[in-house]
Amino acid sequence: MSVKVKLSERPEAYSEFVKSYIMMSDSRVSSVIQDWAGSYPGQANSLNPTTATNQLSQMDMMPYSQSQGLMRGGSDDRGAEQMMGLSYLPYSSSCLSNTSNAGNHQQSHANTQQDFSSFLMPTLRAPVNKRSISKDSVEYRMRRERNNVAVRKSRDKARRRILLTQQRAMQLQEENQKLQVRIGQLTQELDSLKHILSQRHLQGADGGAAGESSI
Amino acid sequence: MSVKVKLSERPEAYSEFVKSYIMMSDSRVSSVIQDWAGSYPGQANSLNPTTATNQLSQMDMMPYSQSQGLMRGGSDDRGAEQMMGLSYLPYSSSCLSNTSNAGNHQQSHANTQQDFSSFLMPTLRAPVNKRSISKDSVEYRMRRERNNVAVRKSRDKARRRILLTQQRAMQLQEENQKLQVRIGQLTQELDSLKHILSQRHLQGADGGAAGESSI
DNA sequence: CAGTATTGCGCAATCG
DNA sequence: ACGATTGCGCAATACT
Repeated sequence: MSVKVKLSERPEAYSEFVKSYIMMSDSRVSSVIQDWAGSYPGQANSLNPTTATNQLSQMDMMPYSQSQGLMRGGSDDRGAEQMMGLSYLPYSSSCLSNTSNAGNHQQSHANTQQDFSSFLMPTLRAPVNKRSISKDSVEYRMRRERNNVAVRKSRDKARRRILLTQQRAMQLQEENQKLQVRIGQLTQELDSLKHILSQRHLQGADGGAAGESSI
Repeated sequence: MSVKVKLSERPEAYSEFVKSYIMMSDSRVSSVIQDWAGSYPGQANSLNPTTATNQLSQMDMMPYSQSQGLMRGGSDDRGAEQMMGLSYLPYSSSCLSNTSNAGNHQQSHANTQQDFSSFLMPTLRAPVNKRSISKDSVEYRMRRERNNVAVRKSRDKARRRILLTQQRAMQLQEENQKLQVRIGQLTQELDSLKHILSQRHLQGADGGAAGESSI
């Protein structure tokens, strides 16, 4: 469960900003309707407690997806745009956004950036106490490595999940066809019997009805 | 369908090699199944030596390095491992892998790298004609930007695809239940008719009575 | 507050 | 050469 929703207004835009010092006023507000099972409104969606729908929720699927749905300029808009042919304009190109640690020793940039952010968003959190988030610090590398591991794990999980969903879909489709066939057989058989009965009726009695109900 | 399989033996290892001047003999052949019909072959990946060694060499060495990809089993292995509780060991931690352009201007490295590769792998392709893959070159930035756009587009597409699959699965499951119900009804109806018919038979055969059993 | 899990993003290697 | 994919690490953020 746990409908994840990013509350921040512009998720990555922030970092981009800090990095490039460029403020792009993209008011892209995406809305991914991946919800299928309902609406993942703000967040505390207590509505349809999935109970009814959980027949499927079982799988796993949902926890993911939607999260981003909020206003992440990302996917949706672009999706729509693509549909229309516009799509995927470079974000703001220009600067490199990775911030990453190319070599290892160019904290100059990193620090600058750091300072900048601290200057820009003091309210959100005091980046100060974060003693030198300097790259190359052991602490930093530790965290990064742990996160990398987590990321790989998470992605692997996601891949498996997707795979399972696909397999399930195929399986269901297969089963579906079988059921359809079965229904065809039953219907045919039923028609035969009805026909026979009606014959008997005509022969034996006269106004008998093979009465049955449903469908 | 289309099980995508990377043919090259050492996907990123190559670049790694060139960058770090370290030859690691991982004969790993990654393969990614991109669609539900796929299977993760996993494959011959060498043991996991080196791990301990270069694990730390990372920090200080040259900017570009990274050699994480070493014995990275691949999704599968990790999956299995996770199942068993091992899972997701840091690749080899080692150096930062991004190689990315942290700042913007470090062609020195890039060039070195370039020369080296040209020296090492002349057979594969003459990296020569690739006039200075220098970062910050307009050409480079152009390509990067185009790729970034392509990546976003591709990922968006993937997201939608996944979403559709999920929806389809749910839809199928729903339909499935309906079909099951229908089959139940038909079966029941059929049984009734059969029963009635059998009665008629008996009646018609021995004693001919009009009576019939309800339903 | 710390640690893990997710997710968007850009990079680089490949694929087609 | 060019777009499409995919694994990977980074950073922001969600969740515990």
